[in-house]
This record gives sequence, structure tokens and C-alpha cells, in this order.
Amino acid sequence: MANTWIQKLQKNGMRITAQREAIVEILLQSEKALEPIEVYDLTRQKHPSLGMVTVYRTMECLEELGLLRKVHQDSGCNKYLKVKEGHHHLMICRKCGKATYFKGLDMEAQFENIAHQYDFDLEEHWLQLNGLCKQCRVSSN
Amino acid sequence: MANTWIQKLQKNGMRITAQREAIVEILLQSEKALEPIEVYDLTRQKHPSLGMVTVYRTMECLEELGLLRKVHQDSGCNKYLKVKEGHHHLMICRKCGKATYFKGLDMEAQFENIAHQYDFDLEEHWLQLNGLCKQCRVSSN
DNA sequence: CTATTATTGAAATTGATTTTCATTATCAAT
DNA sequence: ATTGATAATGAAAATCAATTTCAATAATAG
Repeated sequence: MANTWIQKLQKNGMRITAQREAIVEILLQSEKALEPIEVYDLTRQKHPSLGMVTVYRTMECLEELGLLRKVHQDSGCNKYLKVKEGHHHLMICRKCGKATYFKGLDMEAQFENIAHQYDFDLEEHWLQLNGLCKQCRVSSN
Repeated sequence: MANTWIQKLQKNGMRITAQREAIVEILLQSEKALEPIEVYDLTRQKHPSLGMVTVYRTMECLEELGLLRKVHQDSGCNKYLKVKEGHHHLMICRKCGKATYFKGLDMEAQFENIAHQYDFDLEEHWLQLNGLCKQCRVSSN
């Protein structure tokens, strides 16, 4: 896992540093989208000298390389999640933030149909399901 | 149009001021989602003494009253658009920003189905189509 | 008209993100 | 292994959006 990301960084001419390895580790472990400050706090538990700027720069690189993607939630739009290959959509728990990818039932045709009606050149669609995951539904609420 | 919004403000115990009327006017005229600074600039053309804080506060009120809604775009997540009654989704031109509501083909059943598979308690879904509107496709690109 | 009180806007504050720059660490080439 | 070019780092400053504070002003009930 982490190796794949590190390799990709390397292939793109970037150097491998302890900070980057630590940040990648945290991001790969997380089941939910994380904002820079969260990555900073989590990474600093094992790497206290890490600077916030390094987190921003590393996450920016990872996004440009297509390894991370931005996720929008009511709780903020500065959260980043590991990308999953192929065409997927997200299901996100509003309580714990757990993000699950699911394969979209081909709705593309329907979307294209609508776009056509409005003479709209459809380039992409954003679909996200929000609610409560199993665990969070059970516990307190 | 504007009367409806003004009335709603009044009904909720708010006072009608020239600033609020001007801001409402701008927001109702716009075909695209606007961020506070844009509302500020546009409104100040006819009302130069307007303060930024008033824009923020007025837009916040309008959102709470269900007249405005936040819209997420690559160009930012601090944009607000007039709400349309009923269940609709958005189609947004990435070039001019024009936002068009369309009636969703009932995809709720499909979404519920997916949610059920993942033992997920679906509360809401976000769907947005992004691309180019007719005018923007024709002109230059 | 007047008194009450919500609203306004300037200025200060906060919080997130970006920029700058001197120091440090990586890695390719010896 | 050593070295040198240069990419990466982190502290501090700068920027930008949004919020809070507060004295002055304006809307509206009576």
C-alpha cells in the first residue's frame, strides 16, 4: 500500500523523506477523509518536529498525482481521502465520517439524457450519499 | 420575487433595510451562485457604503430561512444560490457558472438499494452535473 | 414623534492557507 | 563512502476569508 504511493512519488522525481512517509502512512490508514490539521496532529504523534507547511505541500502533491481527492461534507470542504481506482461514488457517515466507495449503478445514461434536454455538455457528475453507518446508527445517535 | 423574500424576512421579525433589499435584489437577479465578496461588489455599485459584514449576516439569514443554499464548485465552496422549491438537482456550467435546476428522475429507490446493501442509513444525497452550457460550448471554449 | 432595540459598518480578531527564505537532508555522480 | 547540486523542511511573515466587538444609526411599535 504505502509502497505504491512512495514509489509513485519517486517516479515523479520527488524525494522520499521521513515526513512524507509518515504523512502517507496516516492517510492510508484512515477510513475517513482528513483535513490538513488532522493529518498534522496525527503525524506529529510519531514525528513531533513536522511542520504544517509540509503537510499542505505533501497533500497537494498527492492530490496532483491522483492518489488523494477532496471530499465535501457539511463539516467542511478541506478534507482529503485516498482515491479508489475506477468509477465510484461515496457514501459518508455524518457522525464518524467513515467514507465508503460504492460502484455506481450505471446512471450515466440517465444523466446524459437530462443534460441533452437542457443542451448541456455533461463532463462529470458528483454523487454522494450521506447518512449514518451501521455502527453509528446503533450507538447512541 | 424580491417581495416574497422581503416578506419572509419581515415575518421572521427582521427589519427591512435598504442594504437588505439591495442584497436580496442582487441574489435574485443572479443566474449563478455568488460568493459573499461578489455580492458585496455588485451591491456596492448602487449602495457604496455597504459593509462586508452586512453581506455575511444577510446571506446567513437568507440561508437559515431556506431562501439561499450553498453550492460547491471546483472554483470554491463559498457560493450561494437561490433555492428552488421541491426536490431538484443542479447542473452547473464550469465556465460561466450558470446554475440550472432539473427535476431528478427518481433515483431515490436506487440509492436506497445501495445504502441497504451497505447497512447504511441514507439521509440525503448530493447530485450535481458539471459541464458546459449551450452558450459557453459555442463561444471559444 | 418618540423610545426601544435591531442593524450597520469600522476595526480588531480568528483561523486556514500560502509565501518566503535560511537551513537541512536526499540522492546521483563520483 | 564522499561530495555537491538541489529538493525539501519548518519557522515566521503574509494573505485571505470569516467572525466578533462595539459605538453610532435607523427601523418600527406604540
